[in-house]
Amino acid sequence: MEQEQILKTYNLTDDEHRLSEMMKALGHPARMQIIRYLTDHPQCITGDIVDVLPLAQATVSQHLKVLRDAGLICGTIEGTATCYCLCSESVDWFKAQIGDLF
Amino acid sequence: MEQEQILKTYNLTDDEHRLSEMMKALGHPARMQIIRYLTDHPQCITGDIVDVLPLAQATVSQHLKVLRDAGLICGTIEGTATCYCLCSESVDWFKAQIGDLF
DNA sequence: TCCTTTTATCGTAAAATTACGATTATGGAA
DNA sequence: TTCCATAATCGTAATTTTACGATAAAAGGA
Repeated sequence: MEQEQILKTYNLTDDEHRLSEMMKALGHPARMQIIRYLTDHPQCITGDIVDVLPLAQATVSQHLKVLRDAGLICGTIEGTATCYCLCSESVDWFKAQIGDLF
Repeated sequence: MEQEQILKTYNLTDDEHRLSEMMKALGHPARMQIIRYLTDHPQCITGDIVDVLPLAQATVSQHLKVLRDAGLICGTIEGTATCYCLCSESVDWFKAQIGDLF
């Protein structure tokens, strides 16, 4: 479903929709584990995360994409590897929105 | 997938799993709208929520169940209606966990 | 009792997500 | 250049979620 369609159908603000997308991204155990790993290991490459998760490389890559699309993490290409870290700006925004919501 | 299996497979703590379940519940625009409505209207019945959402009664009831199962809301039967409200205890726990996670 | 109101649940079709192997693309080393 | 390492993407099967109409259940009024 298109974002514009969701906003119209469900009568959400842009912020509420973005927040919901972040929640959805965090609402899977594998992605929760990735986030926890990144908080514990501020700089790491895809391979490190693949080693920790009980999933195939392709699946982990797919989960990383979901987290990237939600804006929660960002990956910078370093040679042949990709270095991932939490996007602190988004995390701060997320926390602020939670405070507003409830 | 069973909860026990998820904990084992993904190597999450009970708290992390519960948090992930709450995130998942909030990760749908309809349920986000329900939560927002409940914060704006602390006491209301199912029918009020059905009137606000662009979804069939059965679908709304299903979404309410997801939020109930996640512990985010609770419904008390009042005669022939059900009165819903946010579970402030769970909301507080949720906010605290977010603070811990990041 | 019988009807109405209210809401949950059932059954099910359609859509989305998840997981994996295979493939592709890119950068660096030999 | 050729090979290897790293990681993203493709194609696809299996599972889960979402949405709805129909049905059930329970309380209250006529």
